[in-house]
Amino acid sequence: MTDLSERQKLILALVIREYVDQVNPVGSKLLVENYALNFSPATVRNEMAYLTEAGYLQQPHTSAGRIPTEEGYRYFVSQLMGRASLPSETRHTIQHQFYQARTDIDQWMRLAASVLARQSSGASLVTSLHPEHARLKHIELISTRGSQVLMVLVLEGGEIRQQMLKLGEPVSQGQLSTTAAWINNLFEQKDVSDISALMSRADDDLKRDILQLTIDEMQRSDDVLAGNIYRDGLANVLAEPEFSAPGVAHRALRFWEERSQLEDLLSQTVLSPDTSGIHVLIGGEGTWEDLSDCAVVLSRYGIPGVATGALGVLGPTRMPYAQTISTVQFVANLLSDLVGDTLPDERYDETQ
Amino acid sequence: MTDLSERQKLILALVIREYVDQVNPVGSKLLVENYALNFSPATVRNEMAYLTEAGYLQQPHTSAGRIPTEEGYRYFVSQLMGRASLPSETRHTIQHQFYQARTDIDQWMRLAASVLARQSSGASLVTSLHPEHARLKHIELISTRGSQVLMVLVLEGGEIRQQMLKLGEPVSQGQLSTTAAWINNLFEQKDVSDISALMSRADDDLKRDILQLTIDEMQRSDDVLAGNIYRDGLANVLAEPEFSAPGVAHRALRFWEERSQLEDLLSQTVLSPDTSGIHVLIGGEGTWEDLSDCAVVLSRYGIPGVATGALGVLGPTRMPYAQTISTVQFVANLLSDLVGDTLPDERYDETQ
DNA sequence: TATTAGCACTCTATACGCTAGAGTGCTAAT
DNA sequence: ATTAGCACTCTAGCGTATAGAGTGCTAATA
Repeated sequence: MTDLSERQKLILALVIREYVDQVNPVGSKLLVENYALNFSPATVRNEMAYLTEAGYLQQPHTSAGRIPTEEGYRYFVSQLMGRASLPSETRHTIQHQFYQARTDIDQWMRLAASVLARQSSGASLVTSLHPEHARLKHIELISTRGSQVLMVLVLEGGEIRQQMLKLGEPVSQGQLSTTAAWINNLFEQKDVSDISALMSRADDDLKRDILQLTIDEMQRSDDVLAGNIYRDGLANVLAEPEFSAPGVAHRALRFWEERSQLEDLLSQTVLSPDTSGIHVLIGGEGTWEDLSDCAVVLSRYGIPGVATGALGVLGPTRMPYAQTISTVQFVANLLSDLVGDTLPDERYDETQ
Repeated sequence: MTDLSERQKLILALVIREYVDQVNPVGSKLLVENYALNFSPATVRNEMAYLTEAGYLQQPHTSAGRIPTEEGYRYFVSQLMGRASLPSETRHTIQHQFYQARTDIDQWMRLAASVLARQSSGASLVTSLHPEHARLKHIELISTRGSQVLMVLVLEGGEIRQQMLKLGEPVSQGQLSTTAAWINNLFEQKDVSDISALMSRADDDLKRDILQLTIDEMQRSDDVLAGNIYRDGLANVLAEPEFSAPGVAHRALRFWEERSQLEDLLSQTVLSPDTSGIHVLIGGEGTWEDLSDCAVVLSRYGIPGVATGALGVLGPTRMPYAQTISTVQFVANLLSDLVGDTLPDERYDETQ
C-alpha cells in the first residue's frame, strides 16, 4: 500500500465522496469548485495522475474524469473513512420497531433484514442464530396420526428443528412422552459425542430410532447455514445504475440467493472462529467472481463461542461505506443484545 | 370473449408458441414457413388483422409482426392450451430429491421453491403450511438463562412458533415444566376462544402471563402469511429480456418481496376459501400494477379446511404456460401428500 | 366467395459523419 | 512547487441515409 500525502488523501476522499453521491466521473475543476479548495485544478490534475498511477483511481476513457478503483475504495475504507454513527433519532426508531416485535424471534430476524435493506438501500441478509456446538436442550415427540410423529428438537441456543417421522408401527402418545422424558432427562446439555457414547442405554427400538435421528439432525446442524436465511431489499439493487449493465445484477442476485455460495462467503469471513468485527468485501476480492462490481458489508452477531449468526448488506462498490458499516454494526449489536441475556432492563422496559 | 374460427385459433396458438420461443414479433411469412401451413401468408395476414381487431394480438409498430396481448394469453390459457404434464423422468427425479430430504419439513419447502424456480425459470414462492383455525397442540417452556424463557408453541397442523420471553423474576425449570404440563393437559386441541373462556382457571401469574402470550400468538397466526416464506430463482427473471426495461424487474421483485402485497394477492386468489385449483394471473389483471408485464401461476397446497399453504411462480407474460402450470400443479400435489402426514387423519385420504 | 400473388408503403434498426463540450496532459511562466 | 494556457482526445448527441422486414390493399384466381 503506497503512502500518500495528506493532499492526495484529501483528493482521493473527495473523489470518492463526490462519485458516490453523483454517479458521474469527477473532474478536477468540479472538485475545486464544489469544495472551494485552495489549490488549482492543474494541481489536482497532477495529484490525480499520481493516484491513477498508484492504482487508486481510474479513467473510463482518456478525456473523462476519474472514478475510484476497488483498491481506491479499500484504501478509503481502511485509512480515510471516519467512523460514522447513525443519528440517534434513527436509532431510537429502529429500537422501537424491535420493541414492537415483542418476543417473536422470527420477527426480529425479518425486521433486522428489513432495517438493513432500508437503511442501506442494498440487499440484506440475516441468518438465524446458530449454536457453535450443538447440544441438545429439549426434545418433544408429538403423535399426529397413526404411525406419524412430529419430532421437535430444541438445541442449546434456541435453534429449533422439526421433523416428520414415519415409524414402522403406530405408537401411542403415552409411549412417545415417556421416551421424550427419558431422553430429556438423560441427554439434556449433551452433544453428539456424548449421546453416541450413551446410546447403549437405550433399551427399546423407539428410543434407539429417535436417538439416531436426533444425532443425524444435530450433525447436520454443524453446517454454518443450517437454519433460516432472511433476505430483504433484493429489489433495491436493481435501482442502482451499475446494475443495469447486463448480467451484473443477475450474477449478484444469484450469489445472494444460493446457500452454498453464502456458506462459503460467510465461513471464510465473519463466521471463521478467529475473526470479529465488521468485514468489508469490495469487488469479490479475487475469490467470488459473481460479486465483481459489488461490495458486501458483513458482521457476526450473537455470543461468540456459544451461538452466533451473520448479517450483512450487498450493494454496488459505489456505496456509502461509512453509513452502511455503521448500520450493520448497529443492527448486529441490537440483535446480539436481544438474543443474549445481556439486554439491560431499562432499554426493554421503555413502554413509551 | 369473441368467438374465433378454428383457423383463427390455430394462428393465435402458433403466434403465441412462436413468440414464447423466439422473443421477436412473429410475421405471416415466418409462420407459414415454420409450420408448413396449407394457406398463404396473405390469408394469415387477414386472420391476424382480425385477431388484432379482436384484441388478442398487437403490433409494436405498423410494420412489425404480431405479439400476443394479455387478453390473447388469457384466451390461450383458458381455451387453447392443452394440459401438459411433466415428463415422468423429471417427476421421478424431483420425487427422489424430496425423498432425500427425508423428514425435514423446512427442507421440503426450500426444495419445493428450488424445483419450481428451476423448472419454470421464474421466481418461485412457497409459504409454510398454515392451519386455517389455530388450535393449540403443545407448549414447551424452557429456561435458558436467569429470567429468560424460550417458549415453543406447536399448533395443530405442525406450525411452530418460538418466543423469547423475559420474565419479571427468575423462574425455575421445574416451575416452567409444571406450568407447561398444566397448559398441555387443559388446553390441547383448544382454540383461542376456548382458551379465553378457561382463562380463569389460571391460579398464578405465570400461568396467566403464558396463556395470554399464547393467545396473542395464536391470534397473530390467523394472518394468512404468519409463517415463513421460501423464495428462490429471483435472479432468473433478470435473465428475461422483458425485464431489462428499466423499472419492470424492480417493481416485480419489490412486489414479490413484500409480505403485505403477497398477502393481498394470495388471499384474493388461491387462499380465498371458495376457490381451488390453479390460478393464472396475467399482467396484474388491473389490480396489481407492479405486476404489469408479469404473469403469476399460483396454487394452494395442503388440506383444504384444515391447513393450507400457497406456492407459485412469477415470470414474464411471455411464459410457457402449459409447462409452468403443470410444474406448479405437480409440486403442489407432492407437497400436499408430504404434509398430509402431519395433519389429523379425518380429512386425509390417501391418493395414488 | 374464399384465397392469394403482387406491390406500394411504413417503420425500425444500423451505420456514418459531424459537432459541442468536458476533461485531460504537457509546457512554460510565476 | 504551483498554475495559467493550450492543444489534444474522446464521448454523447444529433441528423441523414439505407436496407430489410412486414404490412394492408387491390386485383386476379380457383
